[in-house]
Amino acid sequence: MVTIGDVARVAGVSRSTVSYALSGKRAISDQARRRVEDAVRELGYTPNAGARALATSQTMVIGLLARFLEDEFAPAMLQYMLGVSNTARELGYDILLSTEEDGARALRRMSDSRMVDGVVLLNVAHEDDRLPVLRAAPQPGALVGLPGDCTGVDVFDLDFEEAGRLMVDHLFRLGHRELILVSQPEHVVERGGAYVWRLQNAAQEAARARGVTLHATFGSSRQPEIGRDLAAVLDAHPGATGLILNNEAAAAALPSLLHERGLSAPRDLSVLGRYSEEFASTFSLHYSAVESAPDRLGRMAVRQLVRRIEGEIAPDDPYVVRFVSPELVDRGSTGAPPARAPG
Amino acid sequence: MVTIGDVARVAGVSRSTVSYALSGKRAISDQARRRVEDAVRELGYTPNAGARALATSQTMVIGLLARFLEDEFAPAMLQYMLGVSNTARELGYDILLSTEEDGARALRRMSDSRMVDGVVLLNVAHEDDRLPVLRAAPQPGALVGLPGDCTGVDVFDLDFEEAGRLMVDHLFRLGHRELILVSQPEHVVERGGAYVWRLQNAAQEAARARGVTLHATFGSSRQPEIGRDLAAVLDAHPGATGLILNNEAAAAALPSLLHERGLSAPRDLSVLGRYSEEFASTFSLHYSAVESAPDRLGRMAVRQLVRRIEGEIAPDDPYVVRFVSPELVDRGSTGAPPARAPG
DNA sequence: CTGAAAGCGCTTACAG
DNA sequence: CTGAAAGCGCTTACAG
Repeated sequence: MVTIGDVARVAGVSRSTVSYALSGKRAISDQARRRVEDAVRELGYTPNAGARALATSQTMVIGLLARFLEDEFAPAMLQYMLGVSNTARELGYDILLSTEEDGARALRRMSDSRMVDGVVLLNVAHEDDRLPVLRAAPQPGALVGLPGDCTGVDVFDLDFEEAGRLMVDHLFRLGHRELILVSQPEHVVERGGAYVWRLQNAAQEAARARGVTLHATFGSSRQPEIGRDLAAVLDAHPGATGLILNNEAAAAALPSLLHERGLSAPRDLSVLGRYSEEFASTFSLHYSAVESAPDRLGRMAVRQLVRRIEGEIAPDDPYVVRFVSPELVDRGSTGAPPARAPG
Repeated sequence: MVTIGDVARVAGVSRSTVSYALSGKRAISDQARRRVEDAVRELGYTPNAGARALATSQTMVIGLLARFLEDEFAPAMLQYMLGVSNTARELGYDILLSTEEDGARALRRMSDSRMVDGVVLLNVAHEDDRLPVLRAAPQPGALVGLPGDCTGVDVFDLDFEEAGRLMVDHLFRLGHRELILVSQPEHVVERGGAYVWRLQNAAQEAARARGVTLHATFGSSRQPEIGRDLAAVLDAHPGATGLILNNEAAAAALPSLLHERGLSAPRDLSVLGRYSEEFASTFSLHYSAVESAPDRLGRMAVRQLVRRIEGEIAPDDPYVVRFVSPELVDRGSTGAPPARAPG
């Protein structure tokens, strides 16, 4: 391979001059600069990233720890990944991706062997086994997802509590007094998927405060089970006029179910989901929804992480926990509840 | 950070002894080995990956060049990525992920700066601008997707031609004589999505050979457009009794459409898709389909790539082009065509 | 404005 | 079986 020494020889200058000409870290005569540039072009020189990393202690690589858990909707994860990856690239960083099950191990490997300057953790659980590893690591970390303990890390998440309140409130104002909330599977909650209960508890509380009945249930993340779950919960609560979905699979399965039953939204049932624009458009979901903003969250996490990496944040600057406010995208699937059948 | 020198000092041996004790590349006395192991544990030593890469010219990293193109179904790409990533890890490699638009540039950067030992290209086009870069690179590359020119690379893909024949044949044997094929958008074909025309041409030919009428059309990759496309093509060919879908969005949109029209498969229409098991289960698609095997293709590509990287393949061993035979997963959505309406 | 040299943390012939 | 030393390809004080 062509090295900085080759460039120096061809340009007739020293290796340090080549280095400085390229980095611009000290003044260089026009003549030297031109000869270096020519030599670089002629030889097709690109610095060896490993050697540079060794010399500077900077890898210009960010570790991305994705977690694909059973009972969660994989395509949703992709949107977060893309937000992280694209933003990192814009800021000059590459992405080292881990999708392995044992995220703590992957993180330890990346961190201990100094492969990355910082890491982004996706799909963070309430008690996340990657967090102790991250806190002990010399590299900074940014999370997408709110853990129970946020010390030592920057945290970004959708404000799921506000989302829960917003959804109940929206339907309440339209006149609904009996609602159903279908969340992710209970299994997700048990292993620490805090966003599930954050939304659910807030929704419950808002409902109570307004005198609204809210039937909160868990649904499967799989087809066709979730279709049956939805059917069962609708049957169980015939008086419910509004349906809130914090479960992508449920949203994807709902159109078929409504068709089967000859129901349409919002005529017979008002429907409100929580998913991304991208998801809606890919799966033809014309339900109004709280935007989960995966790309934006990924972007925020990377931006903050890079600020930490590059020392733009003073060491004693506090860590942040930043919530994205839920936005309700109106696609026309909510309206006044149907008039009660006479009698 | 703790270096090999720290370990050597604590263990009371030389740095080379530590290195050899860890790599096992030369015999070590039991005593020395034990002291090294103790010191490693005590200090929590992990070799610096960059330094090791510089010394060995091996990064133990594989570049993964994903391409998310407009009009293609993003979640499908994720399955390939997971196949690649998980297999790489099993074989001891990490993944450097690129999702940027300019794949050729990303590849050049990874390759020139020696960040990777080899690369996997996903979603390869007939004329793929990443290929010239790859051929000029010192690292080997494996492709998922068949390009027009396969020289210098290992290629893995589903046998889309066989898939096209298989699907037509399957429906022909059930008695169908008029079929519809809905492919990806024409736009995908125009920019080199060879799998679209490979399947379509083979299907056309098989249909001709059997005296079957095949209406080949392109459909949108987006909702709700694809729903309208499907409706239009069904209206245009009322005599068609079989529907072949080489378009994930179409498959996802079909259930609603059939419900709307009061049709069911296979009673009124036999349906045959081309997508993965994972896709089918995530989106509740109970249509029989040719399995696109993304995880398997990703796995095959990485395995071959690692063989090349590690020199298990002799330099003069020819490059391979390996097709996965399509398997038809029967989910019961095909059957005999409906009896003709009398008259 | 420039060069010689040290150093980043490893691996691996070389010599014993 | 082991150690001293060279080398991988960079960057960056240091000295001029």
